[in-house]
Amino acid sequence: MKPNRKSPTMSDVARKAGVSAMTVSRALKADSVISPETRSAILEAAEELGYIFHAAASNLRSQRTDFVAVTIPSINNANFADTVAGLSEILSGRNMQTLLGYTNYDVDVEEQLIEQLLRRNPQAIVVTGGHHTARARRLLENARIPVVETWDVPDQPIDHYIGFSNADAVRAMVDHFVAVGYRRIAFIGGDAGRDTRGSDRRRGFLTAMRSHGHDDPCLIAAGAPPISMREGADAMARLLHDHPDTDAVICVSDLSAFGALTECHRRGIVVPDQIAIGGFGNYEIAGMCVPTLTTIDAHAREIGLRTGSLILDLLDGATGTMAIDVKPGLIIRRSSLRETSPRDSQ
Amino acid sequence: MKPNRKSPTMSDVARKAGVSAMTVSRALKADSVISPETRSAILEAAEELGYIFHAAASNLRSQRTDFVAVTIPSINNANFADTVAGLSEILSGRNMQTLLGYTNYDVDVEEQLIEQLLRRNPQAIVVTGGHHTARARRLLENARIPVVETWDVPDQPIDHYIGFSNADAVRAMVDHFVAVGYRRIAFIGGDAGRDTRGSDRRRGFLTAMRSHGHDDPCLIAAGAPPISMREGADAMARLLHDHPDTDAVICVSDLSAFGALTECHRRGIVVPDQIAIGGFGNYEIAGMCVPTLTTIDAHAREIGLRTGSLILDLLDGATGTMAIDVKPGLIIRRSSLRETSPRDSQ
DNA sequence: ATGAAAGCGCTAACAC
DNA sequence: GTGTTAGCGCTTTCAT
Repeated sequence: MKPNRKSPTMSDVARKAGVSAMTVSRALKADSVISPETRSAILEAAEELGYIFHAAASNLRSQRTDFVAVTIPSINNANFADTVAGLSEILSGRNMQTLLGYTNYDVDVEEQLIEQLLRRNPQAIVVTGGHHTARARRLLENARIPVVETWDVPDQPIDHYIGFSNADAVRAMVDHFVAVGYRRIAFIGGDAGRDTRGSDRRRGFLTAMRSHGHDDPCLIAAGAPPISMREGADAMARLLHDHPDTDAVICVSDLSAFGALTECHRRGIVVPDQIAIGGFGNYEIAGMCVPTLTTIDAHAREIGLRTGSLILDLLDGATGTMAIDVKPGLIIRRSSLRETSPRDSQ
Repeated sequence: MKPNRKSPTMSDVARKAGVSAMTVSRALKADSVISPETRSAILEAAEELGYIFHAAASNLRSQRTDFVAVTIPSINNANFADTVAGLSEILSGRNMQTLLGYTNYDVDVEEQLIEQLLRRNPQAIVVTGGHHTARARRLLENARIPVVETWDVPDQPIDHYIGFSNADAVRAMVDHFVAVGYRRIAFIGGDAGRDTRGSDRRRGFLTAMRSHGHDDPCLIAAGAPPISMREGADAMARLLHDHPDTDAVICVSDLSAFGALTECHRRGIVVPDQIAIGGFGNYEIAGMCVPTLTTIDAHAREIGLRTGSLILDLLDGATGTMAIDVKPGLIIRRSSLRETSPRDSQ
C-alpha cells in the first residue's frame, strides 16, 4: 500500500528551500513577482517532496475557485458534450475549469445537483434548459454569481440565457415536411412532462400541425427521456401498426429517428418513398446512415462558446442581462426528399 | 443583477437561530446528536437566509472531501459513461461524489488532469487504461489514496486494477471470424501510438492473425482516436479500393464499424455475404443497425460497479492489492454470419 | 445536547 | 523580491 505520513504542505517546501511559505505560494503562481532562481529552487524542492497544491485551502482564503459549474442532462450525449467542449475551450483560456453535473433529464435531480454544485463555490453556473423546480430557481436567484440558462428560451429567465426555442425549431421542420408534400405527419417523443426540451418540441409540433389545418396529429409516447434508438424503433413499430396511413414522422432526436429508420428497413418499408423521417440534433449518425436523416442543428458548440465568452465578460465586470438567441438550422437530407410526389406514390 | 452582500456563514445562521456555529454544523449532518427541535429551527433559519454550505472550508478542516476522482478518455462515449454510472451508483450509496476529467485519449493530457484532480484531494482516484507518462505514474504512486486502473490489464499495475486485456478480446473475435470461414481479414483502427487501448486491440489482431498463419494482414489507419463513424467509412472506402479481396474487417469500435457498414451500403456491397464486419464495445447501434453488428461487450457498467465496491472496501480499511479481470463477451450477430460458406460465395 | 477554542493550509494585506 | 501576521469557514476536541 501507500506511505502513510502526512502530505507535505507549503511550509514543508518552504523549509526545504530555505524561504517562507509566502514565497512558495508566489513561486507556484505564474504571474507573481519572484526571482527566477528562487522560483526554480522552490519548484525543485516541491517536486522532490511530491508536494501537491491544496486547492481547498487556497479557495477558502482567496474566495475564488476558478471554476464554472455546469448541469447537463446526460454524460453521454454528443450535443451537450459539444456545448461543454465549447464552453471549456473558452474558459481554459483563463485557466478556469468546468465542474460538471448530470441531471438525467429530471428537474428534481437538477435541484439537488444545483445545490451540490453551489456548495463548491463556482464563479458562475450554467444550466441546460429554462424549466426548473421552484427551489432550484430560488437557489439560482440567490446565488451571488452569474447564472446562464442554455438550450432554451425561458419564459422567465433567471438571469442570462443563450439558446433557442425548441418549439419553433420543430415548427420549421413541420413547415418543410408540408412544403414538400407530406400530410399525415406523426411525432415520436418522450412521455409528457419530464424532458422539458422534448415537451417543447412536441408542443411546437402540435402548434405547427394545427396552423397547417391538421387538428389532431398522431403523437407516439416512447418512454422517459432520453429516448433510445430501441425506443424509437418500438415507437415506429406501433405507429406503423396503429396508423398505417402515416406518410412522415418527426422524432424528438436523431437517435430515436435512427431507430425508427432501422425498423422501416427491417419491414422493407422504403424511406423516404413510403414514409419520411426527421430527427433533431444533427448527431454524426444523421449524416452517415442510409438514407441520411433530415434534422435540426442546434449549434451546440456555438452555444458553449458564447456562454463562455459571456461568463468571462461578466466576471470582468460587464453588466446588463444578456438574452441571446442562437437560431437552429434545418438540415434537409434524403430521409425527407422523395423523387416522386407523395400523392403519386401512395 | 444579484445582491452583492457577502454570503451568509454558519455563524449567521447560528445567530439567527440563537445557537452556536457548532450546533449549526451538527444540524446539517444527518447522523449527529442534536435535538429535533433545535435542528428544524436551524434548518429553517438556514433556508430563510439562503445559506449555502461552504464545501472548501469543510474539506480543509476535516481533511476529507468525499469524492473520488475519475479520468476517462471522452465525455461522449457510451462505454465510459456506463462505467462512470456504475461507479457513481455505488459511491452515492455512501454519499460520495465522482469528480470527472477527460483525457481526450492523450496521456499528456492525462498527466495534467491527474495533477489537477489530486489538488482537490480526492479520497481515491480511478484512471482509464494502464499506460501513463512517467510523471503521471509518479503522481499516482505518491498519492496517499487508493489508485484503480480500469479497462486494461496493466503490465505494471500502480496499485489496483479492474479490467481486461484488449488484445485478448480482439483475438477471440479473430478466432470466431476464422472459425466461420473468413480468411482475408483486415483491421481498421487509429494511428499507432496514441490511443493505448486501440493499439492493444490492433496488436491483439496481429498476434491472432499470425497464429492462424496470416503473417501480414491488412491494417488501415483511420486517424487519431477516437475514430468517428466518418473515419470508419473513409477507411472502408480505402480498404475496398486497395485490397478488394478482403472478406472481413474488424474495427476498433462499433462506431467506426457502423461507418464502414454504411460505406458498404452506399456501394451496394452486401454485409456479411460479400464482406463481414466486427466492432468493439457493444454500443446500442451495434444491436440496432441492419445487419446487426458482431462485437465485444467489455461489461463497462460491471467495471464501474466493481471499482466502486473496491474503493469502498479500501476506504473501510481493506488491505492487499486487487487485480480483477472482467472477461469481455464476444457477441456474434448478423454482420459476421452468412448463409453460404465464404468459399462458395466468392 | 450544546458550546468554546483552536487550527486545517493557504494567501490578502501590509511591511521592509 | 521577500517575510510576517492574520483569517477565510468550517469541524475536531474537549468541556460542561
